Amino acid sequence: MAAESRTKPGPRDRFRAQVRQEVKAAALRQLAEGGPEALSLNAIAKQVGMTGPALYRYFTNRDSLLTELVIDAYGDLANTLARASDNAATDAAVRLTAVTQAYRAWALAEPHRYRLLFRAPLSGYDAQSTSLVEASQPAMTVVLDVVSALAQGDTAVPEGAAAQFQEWMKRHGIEDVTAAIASRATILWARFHGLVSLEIEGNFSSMGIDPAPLYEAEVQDFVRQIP
Amino acid sequence: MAAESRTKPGPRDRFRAQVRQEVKAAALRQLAEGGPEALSLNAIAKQVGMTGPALYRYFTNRDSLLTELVIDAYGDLANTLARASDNAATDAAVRLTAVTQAYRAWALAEPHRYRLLFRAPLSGYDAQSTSLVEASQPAMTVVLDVVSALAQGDTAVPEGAAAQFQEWMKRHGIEDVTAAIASRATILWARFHGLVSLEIEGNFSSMGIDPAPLYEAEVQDFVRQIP
DNA sequence: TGTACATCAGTGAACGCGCGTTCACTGATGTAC
DNA sequence: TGTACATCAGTGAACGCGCGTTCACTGATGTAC
Repeated sequence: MAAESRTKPGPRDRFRAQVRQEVKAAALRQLAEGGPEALSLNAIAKQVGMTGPALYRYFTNRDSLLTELVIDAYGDLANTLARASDNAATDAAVRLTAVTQAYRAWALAEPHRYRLLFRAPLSGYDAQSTSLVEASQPAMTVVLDVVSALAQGDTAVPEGAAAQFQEWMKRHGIEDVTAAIASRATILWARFHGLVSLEIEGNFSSMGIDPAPLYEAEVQDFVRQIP
Repeated sequence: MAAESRTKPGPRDRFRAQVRQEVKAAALRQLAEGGPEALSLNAIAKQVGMTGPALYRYFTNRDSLLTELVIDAYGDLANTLARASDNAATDAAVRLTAVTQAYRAWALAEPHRYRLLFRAPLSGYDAQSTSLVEASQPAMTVVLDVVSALAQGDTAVPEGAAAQFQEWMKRHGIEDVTAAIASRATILWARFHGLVSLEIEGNFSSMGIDPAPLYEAEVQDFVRQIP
């Protein structure tokens, strides 16, 4: 319980960091095959070659491990989206397409992590704690940017929403974006979240339908709406 | 293990049916405060005033109780949507608004049941079994009908999707609806599912945003798209 | 209307299991002189 | 370069808990004659 560790990282710290990574990797592997309720400390420990109690050297408890996984996932998603945006041509519509495709691809590749982000995962787990809301910010920023680049004129903001979006942006230090854009971006996000979550839960495959064309149609539809 | 019960229902059957209802009600109450992983047979039994093993007189096991809850929820949702549609004025746009509002209201009133429908709830639980897919049909039919009433001309179907929707409709004996309409209805569904699931997981409230105007905007947007 | 019998709801004990977490301890590792 | 000491990773046993499910049994309820 040292107050802080202001000394430079020694070999022991490096080791710690590495084991922490391994534990998290094992946890993700476990999440991948069985919901978040299947995340068992004892099972994780076994996978890493330790006994259960040893994990408490690395994480204060189960919840904090989970929280860290969530934060990592947000970061990973944000990076993926940012990279997709950067690699795309400068044309705003192309960029938007790239970002939405990256979003879907990320979710399909790691549905368990996607669920971790957009579900209140366990009873008693506070998915809306401040640190988690903060962690979700970067990903949202990428979406805001790309929608912002797309918009030339200003669309109408749904009545009553403008002030709230303004407030929200101020609270997160987001400038150079209008409420109209924030609102559009949110709708975009909701639309893709809808498609993605139906897809990863198997609703489309149980209908025998490949949702890819629907994603495409939604992007085009969205672009067409922006003046 | 009698092969069937072709005798008319006696007083005992009535009693059975009633207890089954009580058990399910208790199960729902429990679901409402803690995810599906919190659904404990022993706890349910206690709430109904019995001991755990007694439940096996009424349900073959935990999974079958859960399945029944899912099927009930699909039925309830379908009824709610149908009633909303019937009670609305004949104008197609008004009807659509009524149905989408009913959809949202149902989900907000009983988020635990909504989750039951649109999540693969537990590891090892087959959410896409045939009986469940069948149970989801009536609700989808209401949406198809209202979208169908809205459409005068035919919109373009996303490439590649037409044949699959056709197939899907044939398999479920849905006629008098074009692939274009099925596709539009599916997109509508996905959009509202996106908004609803973000809302019930608290994502909007953590942003400090009332999503009601977004729902409205989405309905109007959708109506505007249909020729 | 009364008796004999079959049905079946519900109990309590038990099974085997896994969970998160604590605690006292061992033994290896890095650090300071 | 060598020794003494502090740090800390990891173990194994234990705690208390709850889970779904089975089993043999009791006692009440409905049914048939």
